[in-house]
Amino acid sequence: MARKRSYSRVTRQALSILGKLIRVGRTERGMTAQELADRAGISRTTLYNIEKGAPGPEVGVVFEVATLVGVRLFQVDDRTLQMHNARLDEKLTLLPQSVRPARREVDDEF
Amino acid sequence: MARKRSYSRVTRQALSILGKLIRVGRTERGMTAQELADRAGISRTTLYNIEKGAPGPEVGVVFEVATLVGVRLFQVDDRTLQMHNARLDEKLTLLPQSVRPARREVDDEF
DNA sequence: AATAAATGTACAATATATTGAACGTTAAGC
DNA sequence: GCTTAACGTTCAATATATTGTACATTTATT
Repeated sequence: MARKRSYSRVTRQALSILGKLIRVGRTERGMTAQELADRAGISRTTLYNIEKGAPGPEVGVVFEVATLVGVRLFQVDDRTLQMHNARLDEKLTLLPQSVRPARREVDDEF
Repeated sequence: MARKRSYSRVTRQALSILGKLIRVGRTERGMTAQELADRAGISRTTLYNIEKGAPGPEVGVVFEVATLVGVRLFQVDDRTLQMHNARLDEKLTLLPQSVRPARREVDDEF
């Protein structure tokens, strides 16, 4: 019943940074929290949690908010995103569709 | 009652890419979906949605899964993340704590 | 080709995020 | 220094994500 999750330090750091980047972006653009929340179609409460770096909010919403204030996910523009996406599709076709656990890693024990 | 959100193309692209990066990372490490889900403390169903690029999953969970398979958020290591975080804190202290909407943007209409 | 495990996907039950309201606090601009 | 809007934060109600189960499909290996 209790879900209670734990997050690694890297994850918490990343969440914190993304939240701060959003806050900086918003402030630099002179938008109030309410304005940004409205544009993103969320409540000010949720935006508050996002800027605070909370782990709960939906990833899609967080990305959307980031985009709205000019924070670039993956540090690249739209066109480059498309390219990456296409390249990943290629890469995926080269990998096995399903993983057989017997693989004992690349770096085998000796 | 109906929440019904919309996401920009950039957001959808980013979600799709992140999902694929996770899938690639998992496959390259020879982990089954169930294994990764267990390590992340989530169900295989949720992992499935994450790899599919669905917008709904919690951002913290998505980041955690990404970290587990070696996908670096912001393309940097732990130490660099900390530095970025600290620098952002500085930057935040320089910005106004609250935004007054009358700011009419940096590029004013002359 | 046979086979067993991984994956894709749907669904009802349940845990949790989201929301709007509320209210005290802080700070921008006069 | 006043004023008042923005911000921080809590909370109950509600919408939605999560989970476990289940089953069909695909796929790696013998």
